[in-house]
Amino acid sequence: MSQTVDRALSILPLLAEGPANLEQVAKRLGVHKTTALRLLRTLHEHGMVYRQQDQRYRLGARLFALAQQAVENLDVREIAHPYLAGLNEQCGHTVHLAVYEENEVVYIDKVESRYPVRMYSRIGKPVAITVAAVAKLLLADLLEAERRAVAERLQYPAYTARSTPNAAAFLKELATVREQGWATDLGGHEESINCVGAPIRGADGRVVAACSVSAPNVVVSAEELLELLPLVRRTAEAISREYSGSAPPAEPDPDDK
Amino acid sequence: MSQTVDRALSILPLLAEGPANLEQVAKRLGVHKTTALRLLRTLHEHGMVYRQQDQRYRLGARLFALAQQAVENLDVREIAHPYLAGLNEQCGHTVHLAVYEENEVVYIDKVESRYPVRMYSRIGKPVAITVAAVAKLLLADLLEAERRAVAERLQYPAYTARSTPNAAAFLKELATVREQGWATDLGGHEESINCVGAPIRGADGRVVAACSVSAPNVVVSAEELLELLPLVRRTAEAISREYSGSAPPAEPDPDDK
DNA sequence: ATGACCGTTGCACATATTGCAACCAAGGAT
DNA sequence: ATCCTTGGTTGCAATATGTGCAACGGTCAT
Repeated sequence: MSQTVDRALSILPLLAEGPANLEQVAKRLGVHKTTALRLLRTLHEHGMVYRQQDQRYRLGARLFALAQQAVENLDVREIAHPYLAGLNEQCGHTVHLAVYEENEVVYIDKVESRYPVRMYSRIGKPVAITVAAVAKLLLADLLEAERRAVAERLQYPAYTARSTPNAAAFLKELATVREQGWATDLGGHEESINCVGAPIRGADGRVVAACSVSAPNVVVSAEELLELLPLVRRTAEAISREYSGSAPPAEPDPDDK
Repeated sequence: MSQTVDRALSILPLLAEGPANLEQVAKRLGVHKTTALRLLRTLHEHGMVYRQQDQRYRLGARLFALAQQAVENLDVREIAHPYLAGLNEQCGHTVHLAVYEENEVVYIDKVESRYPVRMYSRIGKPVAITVAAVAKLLLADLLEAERRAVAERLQYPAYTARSTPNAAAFLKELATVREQGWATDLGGHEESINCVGAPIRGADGRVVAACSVSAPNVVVSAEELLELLPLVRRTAEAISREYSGSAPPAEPDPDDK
């Protein structure tokens, strides 16, 4: 690995905590001021960091551009979107799409009652990986070894009384999810919110994404929500078929630009 | 500047266009495969790129995290938000907040009829810098020399018949904006959308951000929208006062978490 | 099976990076 | 006003670091 690049990239999360001046950066990197200066200059040239009036550095606007383009180029998302919109149309509840990537689960799309939010507002924030239905689906498909490793490594915050308490319970839940091909989150993250989700598979059968429907208790009970399961699964399967190329892109969706 | 880091960072926008394999990256960078490999590995270690099953690289999830944190750390945004929400409350239209940063204008907050969208969906996309009200406000405050330089450098796309046609017209418009202390965009970007905006200033009087109210023709005419101007300006001034520390944080806002 | 195509590894060379020391500029304290 | 501290910037020599080459190895298609 490249030491120089490694150091330069280490600056970014450091600045993410808040603005810092040259000396602070140098100290935290464990390098000479000169070195930090050159790295920061290079980052600056690429718009990754910005220098404010007080000479301190903070993250730059280019990051937005990249993040934006990155999310737009996720082809699962593009394929899935009309289906998710349809699902939302039929059940009226919030629909999520998420992917797994190296120890993180991120939402990459969301359709709410009225507004499709392309850049999900919680993107990047830690998803409740130990309880979310989509997280269970994505992790359940990992190889045995990796799944265990990830499960051991995780923290298990007790969001509610029904949150997954520890690695053992989580692995057991994942086994169930893997077995049945769908997952739920019944009040595991927020006491009053329930979700049901299903996996989206690529041509090789591996899970590439997961979608879910969420609704608060006060609107529909957990039992009623579970009645949506067939619909959710059918939607996920339809997306899977198109994604893996084994199906025509469905009937054109009028409100898809 | 650091050559290695420079090359590594050049990979990111390249991948933003879509997934690419090692050879393509190497070719477009103009370096040997080996070199590209090491750079990509380093980027990968930092989560900036992700390697999909087909071995091609694409942008990684860490970028989302960084972009998210970057926007959260903008203190203008934090201070302004409750005011913007209040403004939206009173007029019912979409409210935007934007900042200028090295030739780019980016939205950093948005409040819509019902949903506050923290991570604006268009963040990163080229803002219509030559016509948007907020852009005019931000550019109008640049130093004479820089303003001219930027104006000359820009492209002037004719979004509509009322778009700013060229640098001369733009500079003239900026002078007016600077003079009057507020700005409009009357159908300059989208034929049917009008905006009015006002500047937010720091303790030194320099413009640090700009906010605007947008509404379609069909809901309110341009004339009616202009009647909101005093409200918009008052809001911007209130934000300015708090931001520059010369005012107490206003009355506590109940729906601000 | 054979060949083409890509990604990967080890290595020798030299280039790009590093830390030092000295130089500035700004701001506070004396 | 002057000194002193703090923090950023520049030039330079030493060498650690990154580079390209060439050879290897896996995968897929013919």
